[in-house]
Amino acid sequence: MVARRPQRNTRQRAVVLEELMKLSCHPTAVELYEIARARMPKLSLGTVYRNLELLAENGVIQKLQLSGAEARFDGNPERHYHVRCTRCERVDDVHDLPEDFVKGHIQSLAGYDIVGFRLDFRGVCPDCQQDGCGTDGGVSPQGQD
Amino acid sequence: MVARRPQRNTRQRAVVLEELMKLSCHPTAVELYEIARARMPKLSLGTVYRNLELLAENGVIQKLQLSGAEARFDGNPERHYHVRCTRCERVDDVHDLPEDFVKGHIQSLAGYDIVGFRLDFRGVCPDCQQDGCGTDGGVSPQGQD
DNA sequence: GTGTATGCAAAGCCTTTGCAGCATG
DNA sequence: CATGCTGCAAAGGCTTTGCATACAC
Repeated sequence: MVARRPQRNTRQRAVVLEELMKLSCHPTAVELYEIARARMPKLSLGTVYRNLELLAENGVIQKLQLSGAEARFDGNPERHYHVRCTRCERVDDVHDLPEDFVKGHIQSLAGYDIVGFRLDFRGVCPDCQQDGCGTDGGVSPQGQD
Repeated sequence: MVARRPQRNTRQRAVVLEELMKLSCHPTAVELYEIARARMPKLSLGTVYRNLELLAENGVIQKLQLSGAEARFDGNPERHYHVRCTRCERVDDVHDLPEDFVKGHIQSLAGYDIVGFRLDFRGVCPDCQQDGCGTDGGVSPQGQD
């Protein structure tokens, strides 16, 4: 996917991105909408969604689709992992991955009491490799989503 | 989470489970509904959702919330990982995890041309550990979701 | 000035839920 | 024969989209 670039630098897009960057947490679109609206009262939710989608496509931010209802957004486009609290649903970052986590011995991480993890791969299945059709165009090799 | 057990063995629940078990793929609730309806035309979508949820709670099946829109269901409750095709969205299982995948050198897996992976941990955050409130009740230590 | 992005509101999609009747144990 | 489960349909929550207007370039 050759990144579709924002065509114009609108104030809305700037505000959405800036507010996301300020946050260490990973807000949902609606949460970010509420925050950004403090600065720009006429901002509409549709615009927030459109911009978040666009920014994620361009790799400026990450769209996280952790298990659970809605998408969350992460202002840091670098590869890293996430921990989510099973109680309060909050999401934190994990930057250093223990080498031995595969063995399932992880007890704690980033202060969290670890309960489990989820690991999903992404790729092109054998059938689609044969088809050779290029619908994916080339997903980021680092793409987590 | 003390598993809430199905109270009654209804024909609907049996059909939903049986049809899911037959599949090697990981259908959405709606897909499974279509399949099951072939055997039980009056089956309703609401019932499918209710039963899938119930079966997942009991650990009989797995509810997968891979990135993307809807939930998918896996008749195999054992811990394993998943690969999703970036083109056709199909989901396959990964049972053997390469020890060195952390290094990011995985090129292929289960015939897939691997493009990336996603790893999310689950646990109780430091704040919630202090609170000591037991809202999580005890999530499965192996729980992927 | 041209065409993209916005605001607004309606619609879409997946999922959940209320309710009255049915069927399981 | 009590009550959990079902079918049906409506509602809910998050997200997307159509359209006329406003704004970036």
